[in-house]
Amino acid sequence: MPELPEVETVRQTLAPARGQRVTAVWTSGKPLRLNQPVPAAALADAARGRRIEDIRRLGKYLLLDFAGADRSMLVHLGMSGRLRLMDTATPRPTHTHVALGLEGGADSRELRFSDPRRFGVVDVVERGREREHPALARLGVDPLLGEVTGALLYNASRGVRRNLKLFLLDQHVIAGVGNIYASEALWLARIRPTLEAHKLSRPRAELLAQAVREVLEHALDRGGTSLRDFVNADGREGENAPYLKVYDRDGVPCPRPECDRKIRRTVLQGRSTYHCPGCQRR
DNA sequence: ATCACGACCTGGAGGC
DNA sequence: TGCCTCCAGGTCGTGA
Repeated sequence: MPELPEVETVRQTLAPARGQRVTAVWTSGKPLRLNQPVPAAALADAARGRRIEDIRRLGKYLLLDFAGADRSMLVHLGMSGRLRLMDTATPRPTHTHVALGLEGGADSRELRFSDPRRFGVVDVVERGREREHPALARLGVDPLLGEVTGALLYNASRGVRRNLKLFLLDQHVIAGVGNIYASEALWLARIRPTLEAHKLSRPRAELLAQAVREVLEHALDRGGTSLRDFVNADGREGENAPYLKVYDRDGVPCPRPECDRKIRRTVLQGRSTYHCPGCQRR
């Protein structure tokens, strides 16, 4: 469900938790992605009694630092994961797997991680050595930090025979692009999703880099895209869905006024892909 | 090394 | 009502 703009939106809306002391750590005991159990003891060790000092993001991963702790909490939302700040009195959502009780007097709150499909990850990493964690070791560049450039895309795609859609989804190249924004960026750059990556010209690499940054920045400005599940830490949906140009728009006329074709849904590597056969011919 | 594929899970939507 | 199929913002292990 969440791609970079959604994860960053969650990070930003978690800001009120900063400075709050963790009073309790609860876990469901259910395993998450790859059947990995949440390391309950290590997490409690790192968090309990300490203030949340910072909430950081690396690609689609979030890191919670605790003041004075040498280990941080690592969270990936997978497809259906949510991180929410909720009143303790509100019943926990079904499929809640982690809850951090936060100090707060009468109106105490919990930071809750729920994930029906359990494709998410909750782990503990050594602070300052996050990049040694296998999930983070090979993450690529961050589009929201301006690190996605034409030169980078051009160089990274040399010798790559996969198509561009799959190339954009490779977290080892760009960390954060997912299935929605890959289609959106290719439409904006007028490039066919099936173009083999190594055939991307230098000028078109520049166009694509701009498109990736623009699509993600705009989505972030609108608090992310909510198609069915996504909500931020306050439980609010993102407002970007109406601005999507092609994703989930099979059969709808291409938004370019000069184009008279309809958006098409195809399946690439088992995943829905949307493009305009008119303006994305090359 | 690179790549395609299936697997991991639950739940919602739509067809009959 | 139910039962079936398909679909979903992601990633990883396998084997060619």
